[in-house]
Amino acid sequence: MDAAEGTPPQRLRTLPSRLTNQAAQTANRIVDQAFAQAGVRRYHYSLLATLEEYGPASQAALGRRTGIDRSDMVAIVNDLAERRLLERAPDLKDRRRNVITITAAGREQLAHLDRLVAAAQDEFLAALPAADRRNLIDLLTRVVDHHADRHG
Amino acid sequence: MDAAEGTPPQRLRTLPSRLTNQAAQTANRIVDQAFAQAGVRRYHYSLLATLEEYGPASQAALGRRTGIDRSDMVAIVNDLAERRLLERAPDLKDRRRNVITITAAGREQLAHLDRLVAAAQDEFLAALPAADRRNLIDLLTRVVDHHADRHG
DNA sequence: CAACCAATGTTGGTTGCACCAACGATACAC
DNA sequence: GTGTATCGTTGGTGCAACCAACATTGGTTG
Repeated sequence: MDAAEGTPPQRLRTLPSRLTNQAAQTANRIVDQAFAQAGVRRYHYSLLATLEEYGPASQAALGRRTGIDRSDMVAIVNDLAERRLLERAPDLKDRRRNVITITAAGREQLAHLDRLVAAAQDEFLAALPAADRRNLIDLLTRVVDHHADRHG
Repeated sequence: MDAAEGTPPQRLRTLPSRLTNQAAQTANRIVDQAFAQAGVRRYHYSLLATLEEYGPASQAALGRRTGIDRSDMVAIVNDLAERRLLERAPDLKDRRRNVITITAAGREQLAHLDRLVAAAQDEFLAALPAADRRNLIDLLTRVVDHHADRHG
């Protein structure tokens, strides 16, 4: 079995969109596996982190910050509410909304997930020394920010 | 409507795995849209490119080069065979296999797709000057290569 | 040569993510 | 007050990635 039998064509090997994709797949596999230990998914972490940094908010507002669709948010909030990591309460000022608030247990879980995430990033970027990692983050940030309007 | 209402939390904003993911989503949206003009998908391009660069091969071998699963390869080859962009013939030397060969029309289509892909990359990386693009490609290549064994 | 193991093409799934449409309820602007 | 917009919610869609199983064929080894 030729070891080079799996080499992709030149066209694909240096194609930025494909490289980004491959890297993302690897990253997701690593991060998902780390989170699986704690029985959570990526969006759980995103939601808890947003709640902790910005305080209580409506589901729609949380969706805007995390990039999670309103309709998907429902199930995620259900999920974390069942585990008592956050609380869902009707907003008395605006009865269309729910106010979502992180609990103490939620903060503890978040701290735990922070450690898992950090380890996962380290595994993901193991090939790069610190300076290159910062460089990569900078480049990706510029690319992402440039396409900031969600559906452009 | 606060313009900063969509700002993700700090934890997520610089998280390499998430940045990579966001960039990949953007790239995919742009590339998919470009390919849609030609009525093809990403894997069609991958397959045609592999065939052109490495010559005829079995479906399984093509799967190893492109990263496409054997089972998914079947439908893709069906698709491109119907459009006469490639030909599927039984391998007389090994009757388990099919030999897949790109046609002249396939090469023409590939050349067209090459142009679409190039334009899509340019749009994807519009925020970066050429030197930074090379830098990004280099960094991503190192990350991807480091995790080269598919399911590590 | 017989028995076993590996590879191939194929069918038929599953899962997760991103996304969209529609609806009733509520708030707001004119 | 009438229209417009937002919110939570339900119920979808499409796509990519992946897995299991099976019949056929090839290769290896006793």
